[in-house]
Amino acid sequence: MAKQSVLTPQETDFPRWYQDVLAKAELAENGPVRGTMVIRPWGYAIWERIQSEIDARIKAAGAQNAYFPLFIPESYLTREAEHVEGFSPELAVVTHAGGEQLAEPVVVRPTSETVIGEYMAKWTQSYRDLPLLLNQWANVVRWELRPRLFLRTSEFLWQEGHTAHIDEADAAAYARRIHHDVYSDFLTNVLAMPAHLGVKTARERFAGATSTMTCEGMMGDGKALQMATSHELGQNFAKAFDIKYLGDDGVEHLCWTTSWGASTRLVGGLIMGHGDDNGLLLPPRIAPDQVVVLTVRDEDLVNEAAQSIHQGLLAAGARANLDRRAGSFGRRVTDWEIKGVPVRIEVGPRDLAEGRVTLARRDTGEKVTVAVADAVATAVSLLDEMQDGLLARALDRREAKTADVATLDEAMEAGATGFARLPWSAVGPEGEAALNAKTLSVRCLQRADGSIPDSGDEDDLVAIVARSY
RNA sequence: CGGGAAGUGGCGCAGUCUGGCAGCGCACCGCGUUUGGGACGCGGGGGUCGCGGGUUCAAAUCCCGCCUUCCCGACCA
Repeated sequence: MAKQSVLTPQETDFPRWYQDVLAKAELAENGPVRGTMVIRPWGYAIWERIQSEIDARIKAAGAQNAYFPLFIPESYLTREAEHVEGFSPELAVVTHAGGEQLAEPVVVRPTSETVIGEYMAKWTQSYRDLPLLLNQWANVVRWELRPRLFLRTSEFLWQEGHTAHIDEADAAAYARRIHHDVYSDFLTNVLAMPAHLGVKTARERFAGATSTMTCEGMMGDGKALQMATSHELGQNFAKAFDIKYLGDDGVEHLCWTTSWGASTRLVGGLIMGHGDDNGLLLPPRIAPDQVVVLTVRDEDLVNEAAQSIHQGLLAAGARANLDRRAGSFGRRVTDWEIKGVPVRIEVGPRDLAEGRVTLARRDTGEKVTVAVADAVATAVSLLDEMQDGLLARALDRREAKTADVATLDEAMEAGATGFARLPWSAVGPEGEAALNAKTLSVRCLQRADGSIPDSGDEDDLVAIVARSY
């Protein structure tokens, strides 16, 4: 039986490939209401891994988790609108409840700056209460016009961090800390998706932010995906919600706030960042199952060996799964390949007669045959190797598909298939509008060495230009 | 919200032009043979043909309206 492909090849139709992977890897499907998403167990397991990795980093950065309500009084958003320009939310509004029309409509949160701001105002009385570092894991709703599973759904899951600080410098420093120590570190060391870091242009900035930092990931088709953002909000929200404190000078001051978030969109980014024609490809550190042990035949010796290897993997701290399902071997192999499990151990009577088993890695497809006694150690070392290899591969591809150019015209050409990097001075706000007209955008501004500038006003910045999701 | 395509068992599709018994492949269930890269045989179950009107003896098929999905845009607190 020959190996056969079960997905639309990426080259043929990338969006179709993405849809195929979602379906065949059993990640997610559409909900009954337009734009909503049902996340299936395998997709949710990936999200749970993302959550736990990000959550640990957020806590290490000193923020605490809390939870605020789903419903927000409509008045909060109008109050915000008075202070924040560019306010144009796609809101879901509840006008009836309990069989009656509500006196004041209630908004389903599109993000929680407003409610959290209201409570921050209560909790920050003294400079001793600052900084106030909060995070919540929640769902939010934005009535998007063009939903796509994981990438942009009407309801999505995310974490949103909200902090209040004593001064602008402290707020700026904390937003940067989150951006580097939480998002960039997670993307690089767990997802193996090194992103272009930088600040958004005024045009692309979050409404209400004085500065927005972004992690722009590169997808398999050369388009960009904003994978996480951190905002400095200045005193805009502090003004709207009266977030003040009494300083050691005995005078009342407005706080400086930040917010930062990453969402289930990351799952979409993971799919399109590493996936290939065989399906999803999960870096070992994010894979819900890192190793799957497959029995080739349902025979006692085979089952015993497979079980023992499975136990050995668990004892070694690997996330391992044992697949003893009936059905053809080829079908089961393909299933796990599509789901992206990094390492597969095939336990069959033929190898076993020689005291051996076969290991296959998902990234290169290579197979090695090793002594049964070495199976666990080999698998564990393969996981490390793959994690490093995927990061290196992603970095190579990012650089290969990022073209250094000098002019706007060249950027438009290079941006059609990948990223273009050029002096921001060669673009400017007018150039940016011209790019937008060609379905391209300035994804971020960064320093020549790729680091994040203190602001978009620094001299000698470079612009990363691309198409985006 | 504009432009394009499409909605027919779980999935992919044919049938629609030219109205006349709702079909095919995969998946699913049972039995048997299989199992080292999506196995095979035999026997089964499952569909108000997206929704609502209309025309007709008769509608998946023709007419009107609406909804949804996918792609390309616009939008993207």
